This record gives sequence, structure tokens and C-alpha cells, in this order.
Amino acid sequence: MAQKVKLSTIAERLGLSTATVSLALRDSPLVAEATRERIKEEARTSGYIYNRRAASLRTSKSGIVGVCVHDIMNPFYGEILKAVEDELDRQRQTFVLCNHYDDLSKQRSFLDTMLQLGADGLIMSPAIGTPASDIRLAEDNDLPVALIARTVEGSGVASFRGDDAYGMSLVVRHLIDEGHRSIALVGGTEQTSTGRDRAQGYRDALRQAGIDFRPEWWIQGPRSRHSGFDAAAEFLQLPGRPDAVVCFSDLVALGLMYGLSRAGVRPGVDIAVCGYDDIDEAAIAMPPLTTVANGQTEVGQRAADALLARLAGQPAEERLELIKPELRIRSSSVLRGADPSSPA
Amino acid sequence: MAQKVKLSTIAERLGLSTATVSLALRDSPLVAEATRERIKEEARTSGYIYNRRAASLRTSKSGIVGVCVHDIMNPFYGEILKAVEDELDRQRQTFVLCNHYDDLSKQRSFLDTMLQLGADGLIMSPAIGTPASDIRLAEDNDLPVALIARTVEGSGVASFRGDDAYGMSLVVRHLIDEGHRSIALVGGTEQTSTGRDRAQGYRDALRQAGIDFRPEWWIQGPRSRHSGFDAAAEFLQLPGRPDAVVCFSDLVALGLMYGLSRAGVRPGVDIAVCGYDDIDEAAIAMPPLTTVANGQTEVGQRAADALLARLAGQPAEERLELIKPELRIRSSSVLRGADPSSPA
DNA sequence: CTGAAAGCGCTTACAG
DNA sequence: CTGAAAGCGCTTACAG
Repeated sequence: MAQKVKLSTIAERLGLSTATVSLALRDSPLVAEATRERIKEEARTSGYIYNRRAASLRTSKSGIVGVCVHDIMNPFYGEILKAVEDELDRQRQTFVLCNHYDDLSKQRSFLDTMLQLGADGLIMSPAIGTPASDIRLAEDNDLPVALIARTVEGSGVASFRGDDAYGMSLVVRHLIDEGHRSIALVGGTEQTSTGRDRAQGYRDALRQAGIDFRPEWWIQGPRSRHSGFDAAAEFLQLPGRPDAVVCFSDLVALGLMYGLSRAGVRPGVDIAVCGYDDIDEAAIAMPPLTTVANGQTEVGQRAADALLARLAGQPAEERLELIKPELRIRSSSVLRGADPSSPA
Repeated sequence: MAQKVKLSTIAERLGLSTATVSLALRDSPLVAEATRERIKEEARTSGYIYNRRAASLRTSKSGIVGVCVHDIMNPFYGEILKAVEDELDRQRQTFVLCNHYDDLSKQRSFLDTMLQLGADGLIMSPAIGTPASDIRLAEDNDLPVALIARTVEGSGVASFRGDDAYGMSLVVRHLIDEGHRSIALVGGTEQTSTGRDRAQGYRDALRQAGIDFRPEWWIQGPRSRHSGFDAAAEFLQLPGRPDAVVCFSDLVALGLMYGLSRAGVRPGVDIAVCGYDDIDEAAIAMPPLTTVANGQTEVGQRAADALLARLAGQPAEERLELIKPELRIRSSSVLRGADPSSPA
């Protein structure tokens, strides 16, 4: 590679000062049109590369937004991130992604990295057990945070997520309306706000229908397709086997349906199955999966907008924005004696 | 937020120079043990945050590696990235992710960002139509590149991917061994090296078995679960409908199986279906999917290792490393008259 | 409309 | 083992 071209190289070649060149490249009206053109032309032909680190050191704006979630491979987060990405792109912010896999130290080290790089903001779905102090550390160091999907009490920042308790109560009520009285819950955990809220909605709906909650009918843990698949065996051995099951997420439901089919139990025929999230795959699954649309896109957009507002100077405020979920009834929950492969 | 603590703050408080503090924090043996301890203690209690931009401006090392692929949501890339992430984590490199969605300008703008941030290296699965000059631009500006999954001729850098032509010929031969003579190919495109190579393997295997390649039996395009689902309708109307189908990827195959089931055609019973990639889901799918393990983890590891070697000073070299794929036979391709829901 | 100069927060020879 | 000083490549008042 040839000699590196910097602002001063251009300035020298054109007989100008670096100040003028700097202003021109950022389209300042302070610089005469003709001068600006000469400068831009020179920058283009010389292969000049703007050094953002230097600029950022001076301005303490980096143009970087960090995004940290449990696992990007999970379509639930994927759909949120797509929305976040679109919003941030529009503001020409670079976004840096990280999976924490619910490992606090991994999340913490990402947080440190963002602090060290002088990121402008952070969007995160906090790992299980995230202390409010971690979030305040960021805020105290001029790194505004917006939370998605999960909440951390005492963090002092805004959170955006679906109304999980309400959404889950919708599905369970739907199953009750379909005539089911013995309904299991597969997946989730007490350790996340999402898990707690969804379980709460499940309990609420049962209670309202005068059905007792049976703790052994909540198979805790599964949160992925694979663990949903594995849970099928456990489910099939449940005492007084339930004739309906609602899952913590679509991924768990899809895995569970694979597992049940493998064991010869046909979802949508022998047993009613519901998911949660309404990921893209739910509608085309076999059978098409009844689920709850949880507004991932809206969550992503609102979180990104809120963060951008913070970057623009809006003060921090602890609040929770719940996006209203919607029930999507498909054939997995509406039992027929018919051939499961017939059109829905 | 209180006064910002920097190196000089610590130096002042302790009556030392910034040079000593800087060395101590990076564990230089030049600094006396006792001094080093005092310095680290002060850094800890004062909430000092290391400014990587400043350091990077001085050293021109950023500790950042950029990773750019078509779409992280695709489990195929997910598995590669997981391996890359593990390798880079070990070297304490921060990695910055980007989806290009095969949009050249999006990829180019990411490349510019990496250049501006002074990234240390780049791992990419180039977007369709990526000119070799884009990659040389990076290389010419001290940004070493390693390519995964796809190749760009004339780029002058190393590429890592599965041996797609060979792998595809394995599955097709397997179908032929199972007695099939009319085998369709669903998905992929001539525009990527992956698409071309997999189609080539399909053609090769047919030819070797003395079967004519019928262009109308290659349904080009689909590369996602959803488009695989949509392709089912098209497939079912193919002239002289084939009794076996091999797909560009597992995702396409899984979507196609949903679509076929929806239409009452049972994969693994009425028709043989194969995928490619052996993603995690393939083994638990219903029916379990015959596919080709394409060594995603190995691709990711080798690419990351090669990049790290480049960072350590190894010169660039245009070469292609092909990872040997392996056939994984499951029940989707072995037809039985039996109930498809019986154990595999 | 343009320029001279200071400074962002580090690291790195170079001295001692 | 520790310090004084220069410099990485920008931007930003401040002058003119």
C-alpha cells in the first residue's frame, strides 16, 4: 500500500489548511463551493479514508450502537433486530452485535468493550441475572441503554416488550374455548421476566376458567427447538396426560411437534399445540401453528426510536412499554379426526 | 456523571507519569510490582475506563474484526459464525456483524465503516456480484480478508468452504442408489459459486448414472425456508413429476416438506426429499432429513485461524480450501409404505 | 471564506 | 524502574 492519505495530505496538495479540508468533507456551508469541489475530488482520486477513531476521539461521538441479545439465531430476536437495524441504518449508525447466551460475564465484557469504544448507545435484552448496576454503569458513563424483551428493575431505563401475561392468557383461553381442560405448559423459566409473565398468563387463564394449576404440568426449561423436541418424551409421560399444550415459544412448539410426531402422536389431530411469538415459520409449519403475534417489529422499532431520542438528548426514564399481542388461530390447536395432511 | 477518569487522572493522584500508568495497566514487567498494584487498585476504585479509540489511534490496532454474511438468521451462517466467534473470543477480538442481504452497496458501506474504524481484519461471505476490486481495496488498506462459503476470483485472498459439487453428487448418487431416476433440484442460483457448484454436482451424478439432465427440473431461486415452502406448488406441477427431490439447502428442504405435506404428499413416504448443510434441525425434523454435513464449524474455525495468521503477519495468498462433506442418510429419502409418523 | 493552533487520551521511543 | 515529550489524525473555537 502506498503512503497513507490523510486530511493533511489533501490540504498540502491543494495548498489549504486541514481545517478547510475537514469542513469541506463534511459539507460545511462555510467553505466556498468551488473549494469544496476541489477538495472532494482530491479525496476521491487519492483514495482518502476518513479516520473515524481520530474524529471520535475529538468529538466523543462514535456512530456505534451496541446490540446484545441472548442469541441472534433465535428468529424471535432476529425479527426484532431486523427492525432495529432498519431504524439505525437510517441514522447512519453502525451496529455491533453480540450474543450473551445468558452468560453474565460475556455480557459484561461486551458492555466494557462498548464503553471503551465510546459507543453512542446500547440496545439489550439483558442476560438472566443482570444486576441493575451493570446498566447504571453504562448510563453513568454516557452510554444510554434501551431494554428489549426483558426488564431489569431499578435500571432506570426504558424497556420494550410484548404484554406476555396477556398474550399467554389469550392462547390458553382459546384452548379452553376449544373444550380443553387439561392443558400443559412447556418451556420457559422463572428466571426471566418473559418466562414469569408467560407462566402467569397461563395460570390466570386457568384460574378464570376454574381450572386448577398443576405445577407438574409445567415442564420448565425448554427455550429452543431442540429442547422442545426433547421435551416431547417428558410430556408424553406426564401423569394424566394433558390433551393440549401451550409452549413458551414457537420454536419450542415446533420442536415439540417434531417430537410428538416422531412418537406417533399427531399435533392438530391427537393433541392441540400452541406456540408464542408468531415467527415467520409458524404459518407454514405442518400443521400450521396457532400462536400469538408478539409485535417483534414494533418492539424493535420503538426501542431503536427511544434510543435515538436518548442520543438526541432526551433524559433517561424508567418505564415499561408493552406492545399488545394478538392471537393467531391456525389448525394446530383445532382438533379434527381427519387426515392431518389435508389442507388447513 | 462525575469527572471523567483518564490515565493522567490516575497518574496525578498517584504522583506518577502517564507512561508508567499506561505500562502498568498492560502488565508490563518494566513497572515495579508494588507500583503496578497501586495503579491497578486506583484504576479499579476510580472507575477508570480505558479509551480504546485513543489507544487505537496511536497503535493503529483496533481489536475489531468485521464479519459480513448474507443473513445471520440463516442457521447455515449461524453455525459458521459460532465457530468464528469462539476463535476470535479466544484472541480477545471484538467482532462486528453485518448482513448484506446480497446488496452490494450495503456490503460496500460496511467495508467502508470497517476501514474507517481501522478494523484489524474482515471475514466475509461476499454478496452476489462482489468485484475483486472491493476486496483488494480492503487489502490495500491493511485490512486482511478471509472469504467463507463463497469465492471471488482474482481477490488474492484465501477462501474456505465445503466441497459443494462433491457433496451434492453424494446425495444425488444416494437417491439413484435408492432406485430413483427422476430427481428434481429445488433452489439455488447460477449467480453464486455455491449455487453453481451444487448444481454441477447434481448434473455430474446424473450423468455418471446415464440420466439426462432436464433443465425444467431445476427450480431456481429458493434459498430460504419460506421460498422452499412456496416452491412446493411449482414442484407438484412439474412435467412428469419427479419422485425424488434434492434441495439447495436444508432450509429449502424443510420448507418444501411443509409445502408438500400441506398438499397431501408425504415426504419420506410418497416422495424422497434431501437437503444440504445438515443444520441442527435436520436430525429432529419430521421426517428426519437426509442431508450432507458441510463442515460449517470447520469452515468457521479455519477461516478465523487463517485471518488471525494474517493479523500476525502472514502474507496474503489466493487459495481455496475445500472442506470434505459427508452424507447423512435419514428417513426422508428412504421411502416406506408405512405410516410416516412411526419411529425412523 | 480560510488558516494557525490547541487538544481529544492514549503509547512509544528516548533519557536518566 | 520511572518521567518528559512527541505524535496518532481528526475537529473546533478563534482570528482575520
